[in-house]
Amino acid sequence: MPPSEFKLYDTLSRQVKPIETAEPGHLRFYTCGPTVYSYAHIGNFRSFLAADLVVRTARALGWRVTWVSNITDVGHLTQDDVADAGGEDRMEKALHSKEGEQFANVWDLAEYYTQAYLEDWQRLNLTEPEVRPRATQHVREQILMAQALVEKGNAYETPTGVYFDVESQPDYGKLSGNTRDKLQEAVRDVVLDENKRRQADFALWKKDDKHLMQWFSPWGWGFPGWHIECSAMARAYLGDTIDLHSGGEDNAFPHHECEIAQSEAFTGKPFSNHWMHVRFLQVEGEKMAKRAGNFFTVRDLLEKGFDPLALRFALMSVPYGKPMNFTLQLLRDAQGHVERFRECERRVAVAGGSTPPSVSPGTNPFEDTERVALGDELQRLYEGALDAMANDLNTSVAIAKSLEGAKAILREPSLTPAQARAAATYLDQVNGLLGVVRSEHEPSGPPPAAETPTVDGRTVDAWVGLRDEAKRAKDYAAADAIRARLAEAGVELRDSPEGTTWALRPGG
RNA sequence: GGCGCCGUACCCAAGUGGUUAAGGGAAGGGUCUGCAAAACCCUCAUCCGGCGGUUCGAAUCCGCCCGGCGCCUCCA
Repeated sequence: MPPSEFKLYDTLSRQVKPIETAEPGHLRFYTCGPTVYSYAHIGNFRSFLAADLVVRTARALGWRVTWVSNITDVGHLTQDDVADAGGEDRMEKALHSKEGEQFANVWDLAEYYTQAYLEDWQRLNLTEPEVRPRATQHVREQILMAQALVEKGNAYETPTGVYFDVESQPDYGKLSGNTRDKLQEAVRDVVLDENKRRQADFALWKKDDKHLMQWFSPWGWGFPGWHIECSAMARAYLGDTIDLHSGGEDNAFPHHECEIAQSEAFTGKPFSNHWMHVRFLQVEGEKMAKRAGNFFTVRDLLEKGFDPLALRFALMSVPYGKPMNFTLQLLRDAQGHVERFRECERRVAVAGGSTPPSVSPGTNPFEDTERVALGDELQRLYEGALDAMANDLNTSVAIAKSLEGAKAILREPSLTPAQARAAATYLDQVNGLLGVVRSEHEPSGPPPAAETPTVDGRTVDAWVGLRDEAKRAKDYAAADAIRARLAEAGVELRDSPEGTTWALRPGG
């Protein structure tokens, strides 16, 4: 029996509670995507992965999911609500950095990093959202929303822009706890902008006819504020009230708080019924921050020879709601787990391929009992994994169950056709839920040669062939020399009765 | 000052009132193997940061203490 509820911690009500969809069995879900001014790092992807797991779990429960995740391809200021003079545009800053010199303008830069983001997304085997709106393609909606908020008295124009008046929304602060009165006693020293009525007021529109990305508005040339884009795009694709909204924990304030204020002022309805925030991860015990420069991108780790699915596996080994310490050791462990699933697939293929599916050799009652036992056990384990996921995305438990299933499959010296079918079903189910068995975007196996220039698959195969000949001739010295040589290149050999396979030993 | 999280074996980590405290890694032993590796099997916390309390019963609830951490307008 699949669980009937999907429980998630809700930041707004500060409790774990079932997701309630406005339309039964249909989840409308919005995830804040990245600002594409550089490569996204693994911390970003921990957040997107958590969202992907929400989608996979919901679908495993039989729900329909409409998932929207934006791409912020417009700059915004590094100090968003501080005096305009103090802000520096993130895109512009990136363009003037060393890596940015290769781009002709901010539009090219944004496009380049958008493509890189989508590549990494696929490599981590993330589900493709139904819609990926780009902020620059929805400026019109953003202007209209800002205009309406001015008309309703929730926003006002100043010489530098259009600002949302937080006093007009009495429950401003309900998500983060940074209510209006508490914000006033904030200990942070903030630059005062005399154009704003209150320091906490945030920009819906910035007037700037020198900005590298600018649009024409009722207030002249300029660009939209950061928070308004998500309000506009979420509403455009998912309606006035969405079921679930996710993002990194830093998004809770100010971004999501401001989204709530704008959207609820605009529609008069709740913006999102459920809020999910993913905790930051640390790397080797240290905080990962762009300024500190100690962050890994997805491509950094793949270049070290790690399997993309192993990275995915490692990133979900600690539930999203807890801070996680990402280590290379964790990634090495994950590599082993992914290979274990591959071994399961290989054995299923061997068992399934050698016997016609119509023939059922269930003549041995003992063997038949064993078959039923394995199928039942796998089914029980999969349901355990789904249960865990439906309980606030408990990935630690889901992973444990999935590995127990792999263990059960590998325990069988050879699979009967019926067992192979049960195993294949199990692997499909686990892959649908967790996405760690095989990628939907590229064939399984070692990373392509382009990413590991020191190892050429065909050369390795040739050496393996030579070693086999040496072994058959009982020339073990030669065989071991080849094995040693391949080991130096990071290739690990695995002999089995069916022949020799090899895998890259990552981390070099 | 505000909001929030965590302290479980050598390491990561699940567990949220009641059978023998999941799972993984490491380690030790074994099977297999020409030898290895991989795979598989076995072993590996009478105990859950400390002290009180509630309860027939707590790692799990409450209080206090000790220790670690995140966010609070660059960040997912």
